[in-house]
Amino acid sequence: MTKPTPDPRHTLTLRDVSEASGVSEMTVSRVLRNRGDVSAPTREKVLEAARALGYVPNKIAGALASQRVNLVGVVIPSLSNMVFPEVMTGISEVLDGTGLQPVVGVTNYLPDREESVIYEMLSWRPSGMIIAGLEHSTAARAMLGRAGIPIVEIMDIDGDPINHAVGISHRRAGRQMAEAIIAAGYRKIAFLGTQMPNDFRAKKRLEGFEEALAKAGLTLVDREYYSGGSALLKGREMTAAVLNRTPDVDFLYYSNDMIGAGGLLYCLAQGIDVPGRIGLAGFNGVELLDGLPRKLATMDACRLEIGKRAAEIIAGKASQGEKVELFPTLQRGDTIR
Amino acid sequence: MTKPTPDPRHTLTLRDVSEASGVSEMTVSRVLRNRGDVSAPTREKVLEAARALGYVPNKIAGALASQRVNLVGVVIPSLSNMVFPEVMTGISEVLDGTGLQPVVGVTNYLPDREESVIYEMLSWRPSGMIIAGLEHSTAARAMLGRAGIPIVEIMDIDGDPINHAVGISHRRAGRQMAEAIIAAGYRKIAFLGTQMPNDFRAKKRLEGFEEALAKAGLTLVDREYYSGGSALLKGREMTAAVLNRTPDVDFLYYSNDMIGAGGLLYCLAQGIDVPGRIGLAGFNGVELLDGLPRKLATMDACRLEIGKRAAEIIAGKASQGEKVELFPTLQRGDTIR
DNA sequence: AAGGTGGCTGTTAGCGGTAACAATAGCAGA
DNA sequence: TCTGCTATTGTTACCGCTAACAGCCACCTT
Repeated sequence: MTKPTPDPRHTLTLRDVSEASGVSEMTVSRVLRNRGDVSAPTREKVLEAARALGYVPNKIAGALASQRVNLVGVVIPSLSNMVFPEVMTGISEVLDGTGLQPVVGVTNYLPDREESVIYEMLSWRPSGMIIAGLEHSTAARAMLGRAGIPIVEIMDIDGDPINHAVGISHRRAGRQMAEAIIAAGYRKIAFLGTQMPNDFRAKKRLEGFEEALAKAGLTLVDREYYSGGSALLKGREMTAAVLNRTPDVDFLYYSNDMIGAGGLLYCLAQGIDVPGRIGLAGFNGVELLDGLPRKLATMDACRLEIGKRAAEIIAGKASQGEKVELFPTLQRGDTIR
Repeated sequence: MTKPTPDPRHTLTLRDVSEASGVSEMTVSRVLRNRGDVSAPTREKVLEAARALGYVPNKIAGALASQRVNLVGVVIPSLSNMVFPEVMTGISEVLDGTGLQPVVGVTNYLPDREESVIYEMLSWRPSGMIIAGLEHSTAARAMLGRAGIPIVEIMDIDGDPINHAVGISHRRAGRQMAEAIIAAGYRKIAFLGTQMPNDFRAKKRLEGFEEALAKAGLTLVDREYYSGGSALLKGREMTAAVLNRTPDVDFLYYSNDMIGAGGLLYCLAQGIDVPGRIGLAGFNGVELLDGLPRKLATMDACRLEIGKRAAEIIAGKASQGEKVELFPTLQRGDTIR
């Protein structure tokens, strides 16, 4: 029994496996891809040789030859806010069976970076792209439109998709929340959220929110923005600032659950009567909230479902229309009276 | 002025740009990669043609021809626990200037999945790989060892790296925490953590922790495990369970900050004197803790730094030795007396 | 016995780029 | 004017794999 002595300088190719097993490269290729007919004994020989050598196929060459790439580009703004990981889960779940593989790119909410991430991804000729949001640079839209692959824009449907869109209407979500708040009798409502030059979805929620307020003859009594840092801490700080500046405020609407949770903890620590004296609401429905002393009112963003639907479109499992709208449910929690 | 009429069926190649600009494919290639000498007017012509057509280079072909791939595989167990996003930040920061691009793969703590993610990644012939942990299947280790590219195993250094390792000693971290707890006078210490068939780092921390307890003649008075679900909520539940089962416990050591935070909120809600009656500590130093009513004792895992160092090794910016050990600092917070 | 037929394996010709080298032109110096 | 050199551009030969098709052989069929 000779020890397999792989030349350490030379990376293995089909030819090595072919020589080791005494068949043609083509046959090796067929065995390794499970395609076409190969007799059982040949298959065995090849597989053993490949295993013994430790051969790892070169997908670059394979992709070039077959004009097929089993990659799906996923472009998202951030990994650290607990919302996209869940989308990824949905995507992976669906893609898992299909031989397709997600490849993640992060843009940090920077349009330039988004453009270059998209460019980079497209240059690998993926089978499809999933991209957060409907707002992209002209160049990015053009590239995507010309790529000749399915493009699914996710999270948001308030706008014109390049190809397909799967998401919720953030404008409507904002409106709905405002209506619920007003119906509960709150009147002095403040907004606390991200400084959002490029968080278009947060912006749309706020637009919808203010729209509904206006319809009821109300306007925001205060607003406070932040950027960067620990969202939970920022939530505390902003809440303190607002309560200090506008003592008679009776509702705090947060642009996301994390700062909302910070605000909730702050109010509880201050002994403020929630939701009697002040009501609170966030957005996203992150599972973090389940562990809070009191459950923050929120609206889930259908993240898992969005991921799944998007992946299904890419995988061709669904002949969806252009827009797939999902409907978030309002979870009143314990912070709206 | 004729409108550029890109055949919508046909994806563009260098040849299209070459024909549109009247130079050879090679020259176009040179312009687009900024390599070799090309006269200014030619460069202009080519760039304009490429832009007008909306040409996106095919990296697959480029990579095959040049035997160079600007990708770095990053294999991590999870995206949703707030620890890896920060590692990714460190990696991106360093890689950004180098032309290298990270590609993330997620294993969900499943060894089989890790193996297949590694296989898949290697088949794209990346320039390097960064992988969480030192424990991998034999096959995975073999593949990585033979790949002929720099392999950096991160987070942990208690073991034998394939190539390079950048991380902290979790055993030592556990020991240190135990020593601090004992020194503070706590004696009835319980552990609460993940059901960790494959979270080797949590396991090592616990080992180190118990080792130090043993040296002081102590053993854990209770332990509680969980898996899945909202970590914050699980922290509450587990804490309740332990306090109920072992009323005289005086310290709760959590395997991560998230469940620790849940425990802290629970204790505070119960009006328990922290850190007088009961002390608490977690692990990781996630920024989430900054927003809590009281600061949980923890140990930062040097995540950003680990990401940076690993990327530097891959980028060849550092001729680091085999192991790079970083030293976490104990943050006592407000939950150790 | 000639002519299928199906199962298996091999051959050929690229896929779309790039490395390496060849070719050409323009120009200075001898 | 001729040589030598530099700056620029083109040509050729792959990179490692797969689609498409060709070939071969055993086994039927009629």
